[in-house]
Amino acid sequence: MPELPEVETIKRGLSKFIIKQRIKNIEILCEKSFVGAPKSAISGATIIGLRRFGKALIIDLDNEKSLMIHLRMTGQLIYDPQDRKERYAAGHPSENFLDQLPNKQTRVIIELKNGTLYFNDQRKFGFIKVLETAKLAEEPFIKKLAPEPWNITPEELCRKLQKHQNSPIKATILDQTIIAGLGNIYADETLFMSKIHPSTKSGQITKAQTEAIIKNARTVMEKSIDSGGSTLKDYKKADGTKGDYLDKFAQVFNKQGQPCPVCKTIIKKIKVAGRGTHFCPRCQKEKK
DNA sequence: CTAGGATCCTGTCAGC
DNA sequence: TGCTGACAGGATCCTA
Repeated sequence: MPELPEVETIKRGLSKFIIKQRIKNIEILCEKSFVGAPKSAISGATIIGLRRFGKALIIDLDNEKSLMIHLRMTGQLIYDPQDRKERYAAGHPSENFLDQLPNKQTRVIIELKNGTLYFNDQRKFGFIKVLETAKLAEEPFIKKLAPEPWNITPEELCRKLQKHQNSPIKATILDQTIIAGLGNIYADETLFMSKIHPSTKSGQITKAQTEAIIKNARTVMEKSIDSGGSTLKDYKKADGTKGDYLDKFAQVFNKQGQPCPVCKTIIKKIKVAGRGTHFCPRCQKEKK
């Protein structure tokens, strides 16, 4: 669920609150949500910085350890300051950003000096992993991670698309070892903007289309980051805006049955690479 | 090596 | 109402 823009939003937002705070205590409510080392490995350490690698968030500590957090489909990070005045919540959008915490989906509670950080995750696919800071680059997910759209060259992407010439383009751009950051929403939005049918074989993608994919992936994600991600951020704002950000932002995602914003043709939903895939049959013609 | 499907887990919704 | 299957903003593992 949370894709690159959401994780970037979390990184920026949380940084303001948790850097320089000491970890007082950790409560693990679900064993599989906290891995890599026992909680004693980070208890007492102080947070010194936050980084992001694709969809993975890194919290660096002052004891040579780092936490790698991957929210996968349904993860959320919610920070409650002690005064409870301004809750900062980001990740998988849901009504329960407003809940009392901890709730049924809370998996890990990290008590800081001036507040509490909750890791919520309905489906338990996400995790917090303790790593040696110096060994981050050896972590398989990070090691294999491709460049993000701002850093990848058309030549590199072209070469990888040819390598996976028989896979649908939607599947290849979702692959984090090919290009990093896109998830199901931004993949659909990127292909719509690029006027490419999601089932097109990657080997059929032209040089110009490859360039369009990179450019549009940047545009669509930058736009989302600028608006704070397709997620709710602030307790007070969340109250009024609920989850309608994605609806306003998306041109095709979850718009099946509605007219295409460009040509008014009805948006279709199909399955590609095992994922729900939304596209305009007229703007994104299938090449035979 | 690539391609595609199953899998991890909880919850919701449509259909009978 | 209760059951069933499909589906879900991700990534890995297994098989062919």
